[in-house]
Amino acid sequence: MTVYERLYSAYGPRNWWPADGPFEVIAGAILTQNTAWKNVQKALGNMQKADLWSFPALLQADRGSLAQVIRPSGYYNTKARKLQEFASVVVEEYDGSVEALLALDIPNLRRRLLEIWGIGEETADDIVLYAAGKPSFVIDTYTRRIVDRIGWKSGGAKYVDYQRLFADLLPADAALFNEYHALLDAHGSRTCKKTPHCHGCPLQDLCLTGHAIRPRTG
DNA sequence: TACCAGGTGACTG
DNA sequence: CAGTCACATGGT
Repeated sequence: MTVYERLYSAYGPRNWWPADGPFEVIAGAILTQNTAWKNVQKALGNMQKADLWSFPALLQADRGSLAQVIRPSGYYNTKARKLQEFASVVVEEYDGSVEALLALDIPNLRRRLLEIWGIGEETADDIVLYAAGKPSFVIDTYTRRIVDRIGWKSGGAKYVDYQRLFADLLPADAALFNEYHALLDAHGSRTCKKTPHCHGCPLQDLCLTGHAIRPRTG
């Protein structure tokens, strides 16, 4: 919570993932995989214009046409398949009601999402948190980098190892998880970049990176 | 001109 | 299980 408060003072509130309902959150979560959000916005805009703005519409669309529509988001052939794989679960298994899918409890929802081709751990947690509004902490590249530089992690380096750090220490509150992830993203993209900009960093005294205060000289 | 961006699945030893 | 690679556009 100390880190959260520091980041909140520096960057918050973030108003993260403004999207008009579950469909847009889910489509955005798939399209943003390893891709700048700006490119995703173009692709989402194209989908709306092309009337590909529902799960049934995605499922019925020609895959090649869908790929061209989402071209600005990159990996467009792969992502066209991912969108259609997701759509087929919603339409065929949940009778077109994504709300029915999102109504599952967190463990079951996460498990079901991970069974869908193209949905990995981060995208699953994006959907649980930002589409379903349920507290599952999202771990992305920025979060890993910040955690590594602060020197928090003691165990392995797998997704669950990072996620546990937050899940074990924070109350399971969706609004908190939402804002915290958004703040980590702001910090990772603006300050704690691959090459860090440590001047004015709100976490400098907690950081093990050589750019800040070295914890020990060895 | 390289490098990077809100990852995932397939394949290898 | 850990490492490596393909997937691709747009911005700096």
